[in-house]
Amino acid sequence: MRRDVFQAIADPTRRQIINMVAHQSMNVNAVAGNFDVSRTAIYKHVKILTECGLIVIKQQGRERFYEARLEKLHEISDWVGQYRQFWTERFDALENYLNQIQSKDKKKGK
Amino acid sequence: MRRDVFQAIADPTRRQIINMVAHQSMNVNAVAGNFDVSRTAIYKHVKILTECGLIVIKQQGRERFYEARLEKLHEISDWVGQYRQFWTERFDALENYLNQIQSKDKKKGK
DNA sequence: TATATTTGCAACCAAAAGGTTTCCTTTGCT
DNA sequence: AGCAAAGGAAACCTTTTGGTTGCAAATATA
Repeated sequence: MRRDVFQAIADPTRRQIINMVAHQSMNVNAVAGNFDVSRTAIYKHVKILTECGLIVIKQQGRERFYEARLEKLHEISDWVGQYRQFWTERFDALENYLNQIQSKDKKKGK
Repeated sequence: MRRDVFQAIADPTRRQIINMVAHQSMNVNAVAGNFDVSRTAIYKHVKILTECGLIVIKQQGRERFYEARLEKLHEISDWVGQYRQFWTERFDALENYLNQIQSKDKKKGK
């Protein structure tokens, strides 16, 4: 059973769960209330998120609150980061071009 | 058929393909040569990558070269970015704590 | 022209993913 | 004690995923 952060955030429902829990701790029912799927389905999504460390569970009486622990997202950030040049390069090129145009204009005294 | 960048990078083989193609354009056989799976399997992975715009195909004779177009990764970057505070906060807190200790020491003349 | 190379793609298969219903345990409340 | 609320998890089902083999089309080369 592959269980890494990349796979965890691949599902849109799980990304929504992360977003909800990041803003405030919630229990299963509260989370499930915002979706059309069953509590069990949400429970399984949360299980995946806890298994890869993006969420931790704090028990309080019969309730269990989900807390976001998003440090693990740095793995994603690092991976994407190594390719950042590939999509900033072209903007840099555009910027250089514009700067060039501008300095030419200055020379011409425009 | 869901076909978004999040899902595309969820598979480790596809991440490897991205990495290979990012460094230099390659054809299917060249890519497949680096994996234990069949050419067809790689072909399907590449298809997914092209369908979400991370790779484009340049035909040259009977060969087709895969070129990385990693701009789409900014979607991932943006999504992760909104949660960056959640894993930098604690380091900031630690830093503040250390600064506090240090200034106390200064007052004591240590 | 005949043959080898490169590739797309259909057909098929097993396993994983995402969902459901159902049942049980634990905890809170009256 | 007795009932309601919260939630873990088994059993099951359907679709998607990731893989295979096999074949056809297009291009290069002897």
